[in-house]
Amino acid sequence: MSFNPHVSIDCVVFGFDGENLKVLLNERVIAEQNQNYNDKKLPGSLILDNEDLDSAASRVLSELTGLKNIYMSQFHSFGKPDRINNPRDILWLEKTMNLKIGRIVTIGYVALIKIDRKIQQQSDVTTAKWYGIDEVSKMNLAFDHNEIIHSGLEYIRGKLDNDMQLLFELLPGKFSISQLRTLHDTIYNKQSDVRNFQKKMSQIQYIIALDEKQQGVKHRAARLYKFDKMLYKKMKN
Amino acid sequence: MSFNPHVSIDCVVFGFDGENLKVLLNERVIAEQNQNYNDKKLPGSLILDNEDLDSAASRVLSELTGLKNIYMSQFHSFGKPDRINNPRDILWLEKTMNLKIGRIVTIGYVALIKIDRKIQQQSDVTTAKWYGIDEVSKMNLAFDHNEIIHSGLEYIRGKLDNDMQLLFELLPGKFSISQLRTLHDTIYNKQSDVRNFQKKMSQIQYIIALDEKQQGVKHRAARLYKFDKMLYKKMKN
DNA sequence: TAATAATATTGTATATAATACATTAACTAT
DNA sequence: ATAGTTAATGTATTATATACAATATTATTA
Repeated sequence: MSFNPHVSIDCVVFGFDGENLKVLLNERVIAEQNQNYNDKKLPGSLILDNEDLDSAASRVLSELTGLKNIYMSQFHSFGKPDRINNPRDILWLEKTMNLKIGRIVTIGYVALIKIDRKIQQQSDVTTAKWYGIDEVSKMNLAFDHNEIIHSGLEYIRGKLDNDMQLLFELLPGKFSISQLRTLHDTIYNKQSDVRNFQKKMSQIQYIIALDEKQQGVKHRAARLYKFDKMLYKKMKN
Repeated sequence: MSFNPHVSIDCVVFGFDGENLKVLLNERVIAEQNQNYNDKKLPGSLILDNEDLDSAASRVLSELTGLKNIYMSQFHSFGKPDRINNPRDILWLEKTMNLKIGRIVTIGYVALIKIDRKIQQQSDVTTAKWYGIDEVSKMNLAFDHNEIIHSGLEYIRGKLDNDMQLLFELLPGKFSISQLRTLHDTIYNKQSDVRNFQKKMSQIQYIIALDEKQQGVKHRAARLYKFDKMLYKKMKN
């Protein structure tokens, strides 16, 4: 099946390393004629002619990062007529897609994943890597990808207000309450009170205390907890 | 400028008549060959080649309903490969657009407006009209427009949680608290306590009591209120 | 003009959730 | 043993949400 050269998908995948929110970017190397660039872009590509948007998003993510079975949400479409006007973007598209490219409307998807998931090298693409969002906001990304990332983050903030579960997608299976708090405060860019946060979390039934502590830290080890997905789902109904 | 035959806009415009939530639909008449249909569709059309998505949404809404300066939000894109497979949809598109149509991805926009706004007859289109959403859910609309309306309503519900202002877009400039409550309960499909609702609303500073009452009702007339948009905006910051 | 019908308006007590605030406990490294 | 580092915890106060029913106002009708 062939590509639909008018519609693409871009995936904004967030992770959390314990300190900072990060986003997955592919490296883009252009070495042609007098052009010689090396910059970054979101994992994204054209949809196929016979492909549903959600399926396209899964496929594209899998092809460019090796990630499979990731829950993604469509959050916004971007279609400025001039969003593809930088010569290096045009050159790169024509080389990569082997197509004369006109206007492309791209559909943004977001995902939140655990940062230790394996990102696989694909045959013909440079591996995707994690970059801190602060760092990224200073880079000059391909196309309108800076704007897309910003918009994706805003979307996630809004989502979290209604759905705590999303936080847990970013944390390891076992986590301490202060990790959870750091993540929460990072995303909302504020500082919550330690005691009140702890209290609130201890009231939530689907956050389960384990009989385990952190290992290898050079101070008092924190208790670990896990998130009970099944219980969470039950309680939402 | 010419149409981009790959991407369209569909507008889901909600109104409230005091009892029911309504949505604007255009009538679609097909009288060709052996085909003879008369059904309904959302106001929607292809984007132009040089046109931003938001601008396209404004233009399309204006062309099909006469409505101008309406605040619209993009809420979701729809792109099932087979979303245009019904023969009458294909026939209608080819007649109307005068183009061979392949796959079209459509971008959904929502708006909330006061139901007494003037809907103008356009030259070559039948006038858009209001239909109750319950009624609409039993109709068989063009394309995937049933799905788009449903999705738009869900979007609005989510939005309202964070942004009360949206309710006021649907109400007349002067309204009673019980109108406001009826609207609220209609959208959320529940029944709030009269006293608690009244109390809550009277604490909100940007809901201003007027020295006016309802006219021409055959029972005790309710006090009227207005929404102070400026104050609301100030308080959000 | 008195009675009726219809909707508007209002308060209090109780439960739940949000906030402000500082000390002690546990473990590691020296 | 001591110093350094982060974890863990409780109480009082305020704000918000909920449950619940009687009276007021106006138009219509008898």
